[in-house]
Amino acid sequence: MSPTRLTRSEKAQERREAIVEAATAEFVANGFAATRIEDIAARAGVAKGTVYLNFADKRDLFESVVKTRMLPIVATIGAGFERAHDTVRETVEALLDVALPLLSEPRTGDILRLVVSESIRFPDLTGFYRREVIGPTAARMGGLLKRAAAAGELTTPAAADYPLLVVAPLILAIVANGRLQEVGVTDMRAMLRTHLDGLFAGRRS
Amino acid sequence: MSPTRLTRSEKAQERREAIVEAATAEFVANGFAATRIEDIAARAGVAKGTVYLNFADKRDLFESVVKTRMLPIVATIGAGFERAHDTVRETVEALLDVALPLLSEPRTGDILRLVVSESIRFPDLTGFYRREVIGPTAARMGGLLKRAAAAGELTTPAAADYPLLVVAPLILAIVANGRLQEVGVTDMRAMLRTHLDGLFAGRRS
Amino acid sequence: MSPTRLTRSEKAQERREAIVEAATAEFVANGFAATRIEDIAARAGVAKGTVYLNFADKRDLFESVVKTRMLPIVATIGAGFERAHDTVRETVEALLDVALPLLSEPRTGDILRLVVSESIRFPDLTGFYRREVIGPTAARMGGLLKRAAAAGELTTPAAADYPLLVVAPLILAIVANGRLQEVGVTDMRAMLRTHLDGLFAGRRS
Amino acid sequence: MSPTRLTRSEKAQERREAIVEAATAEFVANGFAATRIEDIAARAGVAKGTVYLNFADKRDLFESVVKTRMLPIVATIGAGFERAHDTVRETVEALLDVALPLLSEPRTGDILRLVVSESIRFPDLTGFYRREVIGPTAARMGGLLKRAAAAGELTTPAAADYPLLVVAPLILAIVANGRLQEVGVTDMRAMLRTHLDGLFAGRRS
DNA sequence: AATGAATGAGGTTTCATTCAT
DNA sequence: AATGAATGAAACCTCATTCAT
Repeated sequence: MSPTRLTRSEKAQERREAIVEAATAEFVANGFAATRIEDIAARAGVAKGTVYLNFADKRDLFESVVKTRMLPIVATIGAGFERAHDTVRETVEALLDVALPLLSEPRTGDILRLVVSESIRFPDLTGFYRREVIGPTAARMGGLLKRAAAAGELTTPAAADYPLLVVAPLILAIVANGRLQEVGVTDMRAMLRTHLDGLFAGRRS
Repeated sequence: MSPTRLTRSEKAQERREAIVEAATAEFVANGFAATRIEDIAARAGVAKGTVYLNFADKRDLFESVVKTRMLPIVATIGAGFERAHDTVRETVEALLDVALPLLSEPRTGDILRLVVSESIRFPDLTGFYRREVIGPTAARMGGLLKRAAAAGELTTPAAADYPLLVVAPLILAIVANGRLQEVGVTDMRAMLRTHLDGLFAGRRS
Repeated sequence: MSPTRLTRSEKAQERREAIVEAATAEFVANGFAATRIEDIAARAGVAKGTVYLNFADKRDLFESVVKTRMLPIVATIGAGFERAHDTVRETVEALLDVALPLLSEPRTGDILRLVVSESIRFPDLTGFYRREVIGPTAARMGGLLKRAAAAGELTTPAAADYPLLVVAPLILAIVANGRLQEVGVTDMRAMLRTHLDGLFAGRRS
Repeated sequence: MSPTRLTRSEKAQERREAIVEAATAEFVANGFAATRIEDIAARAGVAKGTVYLNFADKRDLFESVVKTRMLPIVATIGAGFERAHDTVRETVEALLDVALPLLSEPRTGDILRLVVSESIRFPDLTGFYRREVIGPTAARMGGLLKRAAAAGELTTPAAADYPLLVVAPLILAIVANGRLQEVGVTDMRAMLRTHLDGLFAGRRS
């Protein structure tokens, strides 16, 4: 069997992915309400009805898009916390190293903005987002900061109580994604380094 | 003319405001696409046609809502920068003092989230928002930080290049509006104070 | 006010009736599923959306059609039972006299056939039909027959236990409506008279 | 060839019958329009496409269902008329004896109701039904009644002109099938006997 | 100026039918 | 012959907008 030959189920899988891909683009460009199933189908190169073979309805497709796109983000962030380092600063720097490539991927910001945009209409999705992304990340970052405070790494030990202070620039950077030059930020990595320099007492090597 | 007697144009003005008020509530609750003119009219206590006597169409009404709600925010922030203080820290603290009441107003976060949510569909609005809110604020904050760096107020002088680092927690706090307790923040003012303590070298009196 | 001038609500009422009228014709001609709202609207001389100003959805319109058309039938039959007569035979003859004009009205059979046809899809309707039409009529007819049996009017006294035997030809005649000539019946009244002659002992005057 | 081994065409025939069987159940339960080919296929244990190997389209399948189910009914009724008896009453009683088992079969009423229900949509079917079932039966019954009138068997000789009067309770009983208890009929055979007692002069032995 | 009935374009969803495997 | 994924026509219903009253 030649490598270009696909089994029926492989082709079905490819089609499903093509639909999710097309739906991502359309939802990001127009939002949920203004996106037409017909346009998604056309972009995916399938007929309108085919969309409904793979997804129960428009909402289901939207939620699939968001969850599919979220998975690698969640996985990347989670993995970043796993690796052990001597100092908290090093851990956070390493986290940045894995997170920054996500930032250069325009899709990432697109999908996060989409979640924010449509959170009114999709409370379930917001719940998923809080439970799976915000919650665990805040908890882990809080743990890290407590460790940093205990080790005397923080310039302002009280900051250990507010993980939000640490991640706020990163979150804004992700969501603003590629539009930060408009507020004068050209080098995101430099900005975040500066941020860490303020937070942590020790200079990085 | 008794004070309860309203001239025709005063009554018209009141009606217009009632419509904007009702529209704000509906748009915030449902988003642009899912809000029905009929519901806005019902909430405002007028007939559907009356909405069209005051606004060209649904978009126009939406933009009016956003701009109307934005004005006091812009004005408040602008005013905060006007007053002179000895140190930059004092200026920023004063800014916080005027800004924080805005945060306790739930409407503020609602309207900002609405702008973010619908920015895809309303590029004009996003432009307005950038031009009128983001841009001037970033510029002014940048100026302040440069002054602080020159005066040796900053723990990390390089932070002067990134006004975003200073305002990021505030922006997130506004947008998350009343849901920060979910990430463990119960006292926003305390969090922001801690943030400033990290930024500025001198302790506040 | 000239007699051709109609108030707004009168015109609305007329429109509603026009829609019911058009819907009756379309549902009778095509059945529920094959009738298109657009065709009903066109026949009534209104726009599609106008139908939905008067009826929640297609089912609601259908049920309104059936109930509207049923009312005069139910009323006529009910009234026929009210009047007192010396003999049961006279009562039944009088009933026929009021019921037969309903038979010559083709709409009557149409609507009854429609109820039968769509009873699968509209259990509620079938319930209404049984409760409001079949049940009361069977009960009243049963009472009449008991009286007839006691007075010795029946050729076969046991027939008093089966009101269905009395009304069966009438029901079939109504439902077959205008197609009975196909089974050789040209004079329905004569057929029903013959039926009664068999049931009742006394000859009619 | 063992008896459990089926030739290819026998298997095909079995499949076709399974489809008709499944289609009968679905059409009876939901009516023509609301029945989905997919559900018929699933119930028959075949794929959707297989239905189209056996029937041109949905209408064709429906007509096949009706005609297939009609055949035994027509045959049974026809056979009932063939046997010779001394009196017409005996003939009719014998007819009842063969017809009543059909009544206890719920399918019979189901399929007749289906024909009535969908007669609007299937004029051809109605024609078939009239030509093959109603017409011959009315004619034969008419002949019988003429004979009975000539032999002085009828209490009301004029009834010979209206075979409908004789069969009406039977037809209603079939169509109402199993729901007659709702109008107080618990013993259909007793009801029909009473009916015949009224029609025929001589008592049955 | 205010009303709200009427309009009809537009979008989602269903499902009979086809056809490549 | 059998399958079931794919198609796309068709129909319901919504709601922004208009306009006669």
